[in-house]
Amino acid sequence: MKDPGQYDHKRIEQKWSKYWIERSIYHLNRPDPRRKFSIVIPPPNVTGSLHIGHALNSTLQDVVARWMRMKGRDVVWVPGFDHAGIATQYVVERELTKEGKSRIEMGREEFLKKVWEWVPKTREAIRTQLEKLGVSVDWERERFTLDEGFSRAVRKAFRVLYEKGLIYKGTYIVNWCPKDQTALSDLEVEHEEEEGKLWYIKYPLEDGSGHITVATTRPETMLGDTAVAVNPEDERYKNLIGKKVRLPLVDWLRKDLEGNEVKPEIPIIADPRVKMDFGTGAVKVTPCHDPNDYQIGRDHNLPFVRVMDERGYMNENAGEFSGLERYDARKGIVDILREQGFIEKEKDHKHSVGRCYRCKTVIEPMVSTQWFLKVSDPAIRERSVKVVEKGEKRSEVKEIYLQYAEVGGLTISLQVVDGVSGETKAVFQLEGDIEFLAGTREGELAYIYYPEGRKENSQRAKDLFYRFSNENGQPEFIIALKGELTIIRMGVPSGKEEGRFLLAQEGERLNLYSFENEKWSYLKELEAGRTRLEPVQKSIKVRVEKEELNIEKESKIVFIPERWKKFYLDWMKDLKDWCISRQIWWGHRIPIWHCLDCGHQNVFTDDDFDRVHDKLIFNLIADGKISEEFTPEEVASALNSPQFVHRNMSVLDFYKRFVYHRYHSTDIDESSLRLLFTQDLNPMAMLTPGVSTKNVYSFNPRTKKWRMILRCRNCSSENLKQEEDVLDTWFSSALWPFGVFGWPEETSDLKTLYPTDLLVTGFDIIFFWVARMIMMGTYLMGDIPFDDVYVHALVRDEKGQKMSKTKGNVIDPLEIIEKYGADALRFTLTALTVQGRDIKLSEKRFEGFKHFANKIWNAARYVLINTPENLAADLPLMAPLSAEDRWIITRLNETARKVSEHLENYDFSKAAMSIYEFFWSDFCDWYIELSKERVYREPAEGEEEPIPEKITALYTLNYVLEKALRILHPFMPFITEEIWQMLPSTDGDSISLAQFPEPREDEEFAEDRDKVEKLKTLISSIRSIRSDLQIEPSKKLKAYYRCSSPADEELIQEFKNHILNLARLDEFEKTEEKPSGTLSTFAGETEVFLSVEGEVDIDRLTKTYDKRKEKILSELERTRRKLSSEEFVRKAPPEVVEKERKIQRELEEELIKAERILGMLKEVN
RNA sequence: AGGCGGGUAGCUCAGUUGGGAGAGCGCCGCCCUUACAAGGCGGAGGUCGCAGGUUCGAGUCCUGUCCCGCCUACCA
Repeated sequence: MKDPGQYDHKRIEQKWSKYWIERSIYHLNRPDPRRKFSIVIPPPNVTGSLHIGHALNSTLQDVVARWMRMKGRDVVWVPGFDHAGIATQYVVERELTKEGKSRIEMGREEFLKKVWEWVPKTREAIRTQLEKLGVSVDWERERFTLDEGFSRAVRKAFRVLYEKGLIYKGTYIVNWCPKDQTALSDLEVEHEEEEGKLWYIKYPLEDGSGHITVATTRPETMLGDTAVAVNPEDERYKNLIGKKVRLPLVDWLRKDLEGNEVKPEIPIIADPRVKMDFGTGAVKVTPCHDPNDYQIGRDHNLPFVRVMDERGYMNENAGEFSGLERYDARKGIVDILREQGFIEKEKDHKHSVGRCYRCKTVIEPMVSTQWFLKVSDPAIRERSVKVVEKGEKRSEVKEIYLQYAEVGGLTISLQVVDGVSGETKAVFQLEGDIEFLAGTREGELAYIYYPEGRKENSQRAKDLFYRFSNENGQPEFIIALKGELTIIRMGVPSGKEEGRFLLAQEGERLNLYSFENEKWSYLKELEAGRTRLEPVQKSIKVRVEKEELNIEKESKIVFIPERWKKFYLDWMKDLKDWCISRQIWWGHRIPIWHCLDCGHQNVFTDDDFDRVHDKLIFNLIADGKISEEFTPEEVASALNSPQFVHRNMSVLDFYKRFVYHRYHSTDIDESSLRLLFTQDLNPMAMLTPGVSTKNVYSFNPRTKKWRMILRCRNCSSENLKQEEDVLDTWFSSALWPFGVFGWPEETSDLKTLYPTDLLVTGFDIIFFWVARMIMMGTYLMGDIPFDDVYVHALVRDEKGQKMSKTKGNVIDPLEIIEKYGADALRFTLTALTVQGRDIKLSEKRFEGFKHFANKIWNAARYVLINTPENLAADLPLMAPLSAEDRWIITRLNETARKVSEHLENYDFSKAAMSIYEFFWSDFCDWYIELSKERVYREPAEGEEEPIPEKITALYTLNYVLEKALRILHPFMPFITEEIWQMLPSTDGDSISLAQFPEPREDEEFAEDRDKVEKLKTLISSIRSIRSDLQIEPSKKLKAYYRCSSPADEELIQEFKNHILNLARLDEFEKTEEKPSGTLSTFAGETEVFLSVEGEVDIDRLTKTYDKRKEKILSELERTRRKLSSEEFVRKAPPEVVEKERKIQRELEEELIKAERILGMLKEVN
């Protein structure tokens, strides 16, 4: 009897979000490999705040995560953030510009310090957003792609790939952003059609015999031309091949990349790649500033002349134009060319222009020296194709754990096969005098097992169970031995006798076997339940044995929807090497140290050091967290700075927890470990000059600073310089699915949680991220990074346009949460997620689902207000369930099944709509209304409270509401948690840890379901005619019925009260003849006569029925045509013909009814 | 240029091996009935882009075609 008041999403969402985090509800320290379910979040960039696409992505993952958790899986969902190299640097730089500061003036070290100050702020903001959204991530596993562990992982990955020859440094043409002054990968360039100009320029032949005209869109690059190319087949130019032209304007000597002088006289060469039908068929060749020209230049050994610098300004090779910005140069060059008559013509030309995905600056193709990852190498590509195309089978040695528990006469043995294989097997051997064994799930009786011939214990088992469960909460197993109830968790059963039974979990099934005639024989399948052995271990002696097994594993990545598979494979087919170096500061610096003496490229990682603290200091230097020359104080400060990792974790904490926590490499000596774990790492002590520092550090007495000694592997020189470039952000993101678990350390997380089970992401980053995770995962880990990839659509605005800040059409998730609540936001996004289509979203869409939340709230209010606090104790039922109780329980059961099925297929929309429909239409619109007759019943004279029927109704209301909440919980975690916690029948830390309802055979009441559906039709047809007659609901009418079927008669008698209430009648009597002053309607075979006094709008009603009659006639026409076709009857399957006949019969009846009503109306008129 | 997705009610979209065209929102009518007007009850509304074909039967399969969106490639 409590009224929770009005629905206030802000209050409850804040409350539970805090509660879940404070109680670490979603943190699992040691997930069980048998039932683990791991997901890694696509890490949002630390550049700003989350947009609606993130909300969609996170919501879908959370729906699956919560659902899986409720299904008994050990869900670990790892959250984290991406350092987003260029993007972050861009944003921070922009901020600095506002303050009038410049990155270049600041210098690398100072600038990075700024970024490190900035990152925690945005990281915190995004974290808050995720919390508000209610995602059930494990915050204690939070990671950052630039944290301590990732830096190590990146260096390790780089080293492995480098040493295998898969990473190389080379001078090639790359996409260059003059604004950000860095190279970009092909994927980071966005192409768009733009209006431009095509200039036709005359290049005079050297011998003065005329000219050749070339067409170009970028005349400024002519300064770097080193040839003119024509197609060898081109008759127009055949005779010119081999001759030379003189480059207009250029009357100076240029220098190529090697410093050789290049004259303005350049050759006319033949190359089949030149298209004869474009422009003039002759093309100027600028090997340094065009990808195609680059190839031609290479193949023909042309000189490479660079005419622009990193900023997009013309360099010294541009002679009089040097120092000009590229577009100014273009204008200047065209003007002069025109003046001097070199321009033959100009015309408008549409062509696609590449722009930097970040700052939208036009990309300049430029020759430069970069690092590349040879993704096209078979070692990487072939497996990445195979694991998606057809999967691969591998044989692996896995560890197996056998556990035995012994208690008196009871033996339980559990065989656990390592979760990686996906195979688990649990065996329970029951010996002794067992009357029954009951298994429970979340405080509910899930199954009871009786040895044969003792089924009479059923009721006793239930009674005992309820008694027990009220006293003590949620037992896992109950075993009754010789009349004594024993709960495994609580104590030790007594008694010993013969007879053995076995409960075997086989896949999803729980099968019962008995031991007869010296062998096990199958008895029956039990309803499968989640079985935990942990509680058993606490009180019972457990023996664990480890074995090794050869297991065959199938690794296959499945894309959902399937079409993304082709999308991925097509891209993989012609893969170009990946430019992984970036000329920016924010990111993972390439772990290469160039020897300034011999030029050797040394790759170093902390593997090169044996001792933990040396590794640590090396990492700090390589990460740029301390300078190459440092003091112990600086080391101490870096070690204790939380900003480098996350909220409440310093670098040191990080090392303790992740890096050398459990599975440290064997070459770490004992004293280092002790130093690390028994006392805080003390840089002062560590760096005291002495034996331990010899050959590792050098001390400069003048500066009082230390330096770590690195030696060139080739010439032992100490004169090394670390590579300035950093790695493409996606290089580190590619390591995400194993980096987050501590790779390259062999942590227990890595062993149990990799590969992950699911990745949820948008299609826009399949190439950027998904493909690269697959490449790195299969190569470095030897196994796929995830089993399923669910690819969701992009969120667009109501017009179908991409949301962007500049267009001003963005929907801010925080605003939506504020206005409509996170539950409404989540449910909306889930309900709109259908496979293969973008989501068009307008704010209006959230409103409807907020109404749904409100509906849930009010339904719960109705239940709570009417439920006595002690309801649970009144069980078992005092009165039997009514037909409508069994109907709603059946519908609930059907809904549980549907939602599960849809979620299994990642059919988010259908899953959401199934529970929506059940809750609103079945539960609220019908069941609650039907329940009021019992719930509001006052005790009759002589009757005592509580009224048994009323209690049964309330029991059912509570039962159904509670289960419905559990089905709803993955979609709407906050409101369901709030209500669930208020229900008297629930108990537990969180609804999210309760069991997701499984369909149960003993809750299928087909007969009652059909009966109530019939009742609904009857009531609706009365309501319909009332509405047709515009009779207001408050007016109660008299009505009569005439029916030929005894079943209908029975139905009406059984539900008479409901009919009176819901159809708003004050009398409903049987009749043989049509009473005067009535109009009739039909519900199935039953005719209902409604007494209508006063004026009735006959015309209006006549029109309605005329229309209905016409509709019936047209449908009848269709069936008649079909059925009269001889071919149809002969060729169509008999059941289809039969169905069509049935339809026709029904329509004919409908027609008769309609005509009768129309006749009646005429009479009245 | 190639590929993918889509064109079904006013809007946003479902439509499962081919077998009586659906939902939500919006709209119309009646109602503040003690969970909820953020609600209840009832109702109207569609040649399933177009044209062929296969079939007894096509929103669903095939061919062609027209729009819209996206991706990849080329663009001197």
